[in-house]
Amino acid sequence: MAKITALLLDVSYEDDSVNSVLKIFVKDKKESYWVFDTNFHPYFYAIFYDEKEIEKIRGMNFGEEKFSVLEIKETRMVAQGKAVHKVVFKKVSHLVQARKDFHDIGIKRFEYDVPFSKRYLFDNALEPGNFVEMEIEEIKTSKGKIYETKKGEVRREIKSIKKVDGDFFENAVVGAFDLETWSGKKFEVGAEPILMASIFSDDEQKVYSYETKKVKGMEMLDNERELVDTVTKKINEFDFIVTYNGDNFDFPYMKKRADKLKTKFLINGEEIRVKRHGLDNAVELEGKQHIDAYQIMKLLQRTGSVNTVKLDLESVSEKVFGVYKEKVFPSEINDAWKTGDAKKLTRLVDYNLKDSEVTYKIAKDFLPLFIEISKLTSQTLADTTRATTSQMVEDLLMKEAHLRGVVAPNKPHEGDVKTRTENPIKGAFVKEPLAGLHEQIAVLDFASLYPSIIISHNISPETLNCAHAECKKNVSSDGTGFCTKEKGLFPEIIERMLKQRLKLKSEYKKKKKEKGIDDRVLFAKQWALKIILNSVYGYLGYARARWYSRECASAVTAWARGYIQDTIKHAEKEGFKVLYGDTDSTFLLMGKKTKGDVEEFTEKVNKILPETMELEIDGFYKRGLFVTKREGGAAKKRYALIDEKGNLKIVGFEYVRRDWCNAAKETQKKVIELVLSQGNPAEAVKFVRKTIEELKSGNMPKKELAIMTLLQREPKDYDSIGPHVAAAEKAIARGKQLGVGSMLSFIITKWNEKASISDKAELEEFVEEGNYDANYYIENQVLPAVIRIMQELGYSREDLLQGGKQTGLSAWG
DNA sequence: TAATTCGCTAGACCGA
DNA sequence: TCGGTCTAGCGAA
Repeated sequence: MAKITALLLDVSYEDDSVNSVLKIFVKDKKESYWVFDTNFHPYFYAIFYDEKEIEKIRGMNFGEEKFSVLEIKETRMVAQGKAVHKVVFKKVSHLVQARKDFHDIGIKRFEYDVPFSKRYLFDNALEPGNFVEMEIEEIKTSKGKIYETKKGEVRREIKSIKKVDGDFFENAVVGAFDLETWSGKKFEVGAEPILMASIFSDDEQKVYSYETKKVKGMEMLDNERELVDTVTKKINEFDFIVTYNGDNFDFPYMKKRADKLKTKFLINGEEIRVKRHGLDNAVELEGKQHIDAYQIMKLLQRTGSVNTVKLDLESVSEKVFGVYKEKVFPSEINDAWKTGDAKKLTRLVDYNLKDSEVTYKIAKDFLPLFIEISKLTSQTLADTTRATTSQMVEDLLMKEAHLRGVVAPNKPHEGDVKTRTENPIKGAFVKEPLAGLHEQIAVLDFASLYPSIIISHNISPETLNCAHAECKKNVSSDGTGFCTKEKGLFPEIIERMLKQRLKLKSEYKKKKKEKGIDDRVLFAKQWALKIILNSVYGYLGYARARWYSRECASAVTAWARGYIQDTIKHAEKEGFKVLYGDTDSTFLLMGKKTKGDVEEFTEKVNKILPETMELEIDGFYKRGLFVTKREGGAAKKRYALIDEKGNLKIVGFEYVRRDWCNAAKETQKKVIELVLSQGNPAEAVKFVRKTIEELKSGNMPKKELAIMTLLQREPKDYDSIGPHVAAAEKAIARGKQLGVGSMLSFIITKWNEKASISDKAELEEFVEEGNYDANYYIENQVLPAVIRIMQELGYSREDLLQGGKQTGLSAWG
């Protein structure tokens, strides 16, 4: 028996003639390999009526195979307050059949839909991305033995396994690849040849092509088939194969081309596995981790960690790494390769390599984050990088619940999902601001408001409405009580995570300050916690969640509304005027008060607050601007602030929205800047006039006029045909391929004065420079973006259109 | 196979 | 033709 410590990379199972056998993929200092655990079997939990019923089930035969359960065992686990039995099967397929039959008989089942491999990770609290320590026995298999390996004669079997901490990247090879293909009239995966391919790792950066001119940086191969074979060979050297949209493009493309060219695209000797993953695909590989950096970017976009209009590699390179990257369009790719023009080809080679490089960089930069999430949730890196935030929270809860002997609630039926969705939970409180220009503003906010409320009030589905008399004081304003005697699952997990995050954050800061070390792993650890902590409240109110709890989610927001409103009242009592507040923030007008007064006030509030809750000072601002809505009243969720150093913070305004053109956004920013930093509205008017003149002249470049909108559904599914839908329809009629998820960039052209805006909308790529409706851009873009700001300063629409301030018209201003 | 609610604005749509 | 209502999108927290 050998003791082995190795990096845990993947989990799967295979069926032999008798059993589903679990296997894990690990990498040690020398090699990577599968290890089998023959002692672990698929199971679910069930509540039986009595011993007789158990006996009956033991004697039953299920399905066409007439199989019986492997065993039924008592457990320490509890579901809905009742003890459950573990019903164990030999094969996953047996479990799948039996769970239906149990339902038909009327036996309550739990965790019957947890995949076998996930089950293994939860039960053993293993952490992919971390290490495992195993006792291994090498079993020589021979014909006739029940467990037979596929290829070798020796199989490593696990006798014991546990998680141990280790340093991840030490021995894993990460490499990216990227393809450039010929563009035909219509796009279809694998229909046209691959023209060029690049690979990028620490050790090797290469670009391959064939049948064109050889230029610098390119390795010339004989034909496409050799290119496919070469790329296949190269990527087989990596442990982590990184792509950008390889789930839907590069991998399926390689496979199709390999088939066509009568060669093989095999990873570790096996075909790639394309799995359905929601609306798109996920590509799994044998004994390799496929990291699709595009999925990583999508997730970062969803969690608000990055914010780019498009998620192509050019935008990512610029926004995330601050490096400009040139785009080479499909038609240019065709042209460069076909003509063999050295200059064009060199540009293409560079582009192809940069694609791989940026892809590789995304993986290198963000893998530490996903490794930490993998550890927290006990999921493989491949799954984590493709997970939604609700899945992460649920995986974490299932893992933690199992450790505590708690069985997870079942997923809701569609009917319940519908009811839940139709009854939304009352959310946050937003105070109507005071419109106008304000001086000396202090912004306060609660640190991790929702998580801290969950902890402070012990909000959890199991602590709901207990019978204790002494818990009666812990009742939310919407009438739900929570036990104060026994800590709930949610508060316990969240408190541990919150404390851990604070610790990591201060460790990270200390290391940076004292040693000048930017410890990315420490940073990733706290970041992973932040992402999950921020998602817990949303999960409680998410209709498909196992632990959905209307009462809990509703209590969280009820308390939150209470805390923010109390803070506002308290501030007013202390002599502050409260300018604005949203969910967890309070804007104070300092008037004659000092920063010290604000600090004192904050401390006072913190003394009253529960221990885990904290009101913090976000910052002090020299000036701030709030505007009046079109229909009257001050607008919430839109404001601009400037601090002592002159840093501008623009929130909610058109400037931060992608569905407004640049000309309008930049004009608005300039106006805000002039008003806030220089107090110079006259100069702002001049600037607006200048923009209007440029628009009138017809010389405004079209990139300043493009409006970005996401096509959220198929064009035929819209009830109301807005400009972006109209533009999309026209483009589709011209042969452009667009669909759900396409980012549209359109322009309102000059065409016919009477035509509707939609009639005049065209995708940017089909519009000539200078073809734009100046009147639309003045009246519907630039003016609306600046008018409400200027109105707060006493300027009218006419002042902006005619220049300067019209005397007499608003002499009161 | 999808974290939540609150809020603003534009432009189409529709009936008087 | 007008004005109210509805659809749609995106951002704040």
